[in-house]
Amino acid sequence: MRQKSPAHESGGKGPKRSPGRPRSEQARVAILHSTLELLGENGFFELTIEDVAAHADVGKATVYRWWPNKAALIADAFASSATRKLHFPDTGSVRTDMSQQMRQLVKIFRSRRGRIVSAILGGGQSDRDLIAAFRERFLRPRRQEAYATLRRGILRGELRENVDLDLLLDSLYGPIYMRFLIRHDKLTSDFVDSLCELVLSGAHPNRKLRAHGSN
Amino acid sequence: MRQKSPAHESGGKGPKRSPGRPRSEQARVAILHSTLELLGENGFFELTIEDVAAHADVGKATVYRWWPNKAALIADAFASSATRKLHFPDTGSVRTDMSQQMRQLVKIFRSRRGRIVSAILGGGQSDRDLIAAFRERFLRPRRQEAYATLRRGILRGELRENVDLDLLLDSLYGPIYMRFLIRHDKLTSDFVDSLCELVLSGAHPNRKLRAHGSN
Amino acid sequence: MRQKSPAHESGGKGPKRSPGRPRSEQARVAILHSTLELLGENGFFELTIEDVAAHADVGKATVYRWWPNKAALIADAFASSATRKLHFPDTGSVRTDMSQQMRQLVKIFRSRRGRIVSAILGGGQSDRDLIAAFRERFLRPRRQEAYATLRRGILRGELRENVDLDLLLDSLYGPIYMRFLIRHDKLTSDFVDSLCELVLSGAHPNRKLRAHGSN
Amino acid sequence: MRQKSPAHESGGKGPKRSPGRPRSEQARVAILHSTLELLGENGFFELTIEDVAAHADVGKATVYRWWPNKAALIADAFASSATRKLHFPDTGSVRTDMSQQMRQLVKIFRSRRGRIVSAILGGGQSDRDLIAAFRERFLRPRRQEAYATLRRGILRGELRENVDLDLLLDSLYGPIYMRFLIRHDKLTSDFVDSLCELVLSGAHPNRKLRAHGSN
DNA sequence: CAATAATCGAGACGGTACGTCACGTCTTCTT
DNA sequence: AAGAAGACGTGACGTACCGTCTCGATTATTG
Repeated sequence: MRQKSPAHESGGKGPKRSPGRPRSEQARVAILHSTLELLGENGFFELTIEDVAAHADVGKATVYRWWPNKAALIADAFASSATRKLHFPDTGSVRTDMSQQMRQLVKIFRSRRGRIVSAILGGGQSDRDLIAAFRERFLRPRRQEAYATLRRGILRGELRENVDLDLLLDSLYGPIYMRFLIRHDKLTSDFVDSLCELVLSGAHPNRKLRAHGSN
Repeated sequence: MRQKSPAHESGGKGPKRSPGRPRSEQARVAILHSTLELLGENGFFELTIEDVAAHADVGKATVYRWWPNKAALIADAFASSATRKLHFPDTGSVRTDMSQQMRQLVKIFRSRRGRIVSAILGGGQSDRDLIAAFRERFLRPRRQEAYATLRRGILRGELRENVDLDLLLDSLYGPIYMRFLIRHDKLTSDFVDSLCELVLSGAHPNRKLRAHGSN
Repeated sequence: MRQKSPAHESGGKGPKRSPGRPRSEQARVAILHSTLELLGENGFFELTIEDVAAHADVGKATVYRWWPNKAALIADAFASSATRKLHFPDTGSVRTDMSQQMRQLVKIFRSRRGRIVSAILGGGQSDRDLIAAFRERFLRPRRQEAYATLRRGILRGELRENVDLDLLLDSLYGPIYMRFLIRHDKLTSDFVDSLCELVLSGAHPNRKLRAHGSN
Repeated sequence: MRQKSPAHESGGKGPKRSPGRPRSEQARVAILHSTLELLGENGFFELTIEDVAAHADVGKATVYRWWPNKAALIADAFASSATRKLHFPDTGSVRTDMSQQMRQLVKIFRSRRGRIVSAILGGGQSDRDLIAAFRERFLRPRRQEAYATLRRGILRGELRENVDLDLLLDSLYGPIYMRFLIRHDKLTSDFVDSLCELVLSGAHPNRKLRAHGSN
């Protein structure tokens, strides 16, 4: 922040602009960036609105004017941050499609952005709005793509027809989230591959559905 | 708290008691219990040391005398709380052994104690000591038993000999933790059963290890 | 406190107001009054900043924002309190001028405000800023007037020309402060009169300066 | 403290010793000395019982067993400290007798012990027992001697017969205490001499008692 | 072009919890 | 019975942020 705004986009038709000074886009962006930056340095609780405002060179009230609380701010900041590189390829093999995307996810989890995700998931344990924002803005969009990828696998005969897609996806991603959050073991690309191998082979059509307890 | 202690355990030999008034066992227990109780009502951040002390009828300084921070207190309180009912049975079937224990875990996660676990895992995202305490005092002991259970399965020919036990366990528990923490889907006993079915079938000996990319 | 401030003094030219919410005059005054009130009830050490803030219906931080410590607060409160009725008359007689002012001082010392003075002088023994504040804001201004009064007496021939004004003033006021602080004897108007009589007669011109040791 | 007591005087007759371990003289002395030492470093409020006990290598409870509060401890410590060199000479001249003793007092006030006196007088402003202890154990004994000195002066015709001794003493010592406590001016031997000169000349028989306002 | 209106920064406000310190009391073992 | 050691409940300390509230200044639309 801290500079004269030459903005003045005023793009033609506009849906009825209200009078008064318009919201400063610079402030909005600076706040969201500062939030992400500070969140990457520390965790959820260490992040203070006071720091965000100071770091963004913005009045504290400007933050509160647009975001009701810390969780909403973080959720917004996270959502606004570009999350490229997480699309699913279509290589003709479910296993390859999934493992490539999962490798990218792991790469993100291990990067600076991972700290932000962990802050959101951590803070979300005591703020249901925050965890909801994570689900809606991060998890669900990717789930939709994942469904499509898996359905392609079913059509190709790589997966059982009656497989529970949600179960399958949680079996694939759950171990990653677990290792990411509990940090009890390494979160590597090899782990991702082995994980895909193990879980997807469990969903392979060859394998007949075994009755409970029998073999 | 708040009562005269007739304690005087003085159990025989004793390893050379240090001078001075001994630490109050009543205070210790009252603090840990209050911590768990208050943690069950709210989350990590809502828990204040001030409340814990007041609820335990104890001086704030007594809390700080023995625990350096909130995380250490919570970790201790959690560790001290009885975690019964999480032992692995030995029914002769890996799938049954695992699914029974996992059902118990899910039951705990869905109970009052679940709030405490979520507070620990949530708070642990910004306090490495807290998450470490969870690993050491909760996760690891159960992992040891789980290894034994899985090894019995290997010996019985229910699992591949070369299966990666850590991968297998994370594949079984990861989805549970994920649903518990992200709350995007139901965490039921049926889910546990399907999960076991899916993952353990992927580790079944009949299934030949497929070379990467092939079928 | 706790009410909307319609203040808005805005007195004309103004020396360039600094940005931000202006300091609350209500809070300032409420704090100083509470300080004096509580100081009158107890002593220096019994006075707590916490009580002052609560009594003034003000946040504790507001007190600390403007006064670095208890001593500074007390000094300010004392200085701000109107100290009327301590001016020196000009009756044509030094003795009358002095004794009238001294009687007023004694009356103050014996009043509620006396407790405050004793708190300042007592606390000042372990805080040099506090005692300095007393000197600068209370003692010195009155000394200036006293000098003038004594000089008038010199001009009128009531006092020796070469009399040491500081010595004379300390001889007049010292006994009052001593009885006030040590409380070993009564602090009455009669005492003041006798004191003036004794000391001023020692400064009378008739009395020739005696060589040391002679008579 | 902190050493094995080889004392064990057990000197025969004794007036009925009570059973149990006798009070430790070492502890008593160490506590009083530590009190004086620490009081000399800081003021009344900075002195903590905790520091005294630690410095004397003594249990805190031992202090509280024998002294009900800080003021009593300080009063005792001060009284126990040798106050030599404050006796009044008998030179045949009141002025010399007084000024010599007053010079000694000033020397004490300006020494390390002065800090202790100021701590007592300062603390005494919010503790009436402390100021009372100062009066009884320090001031009064010396006053008794002073009375004798002044009476000798009266008998010798150096002072008026009807002079108010208390007024005279306060006029002599008050200025010293005032300068000592308020520190607004130098406290020197010359000051003492001039003070004696001024005040005692006011009590000289030659000077006739002037009616109020007249000359 | 003024009036109106909503924003901006700055920063003070009343609060709450923090983590520390000393209080004066107590409980233990030792002398 | 007194000693030292040291833990206890209490309560004030001074700090850090909370979320709210004035301020003057800025930037737009509206009359």
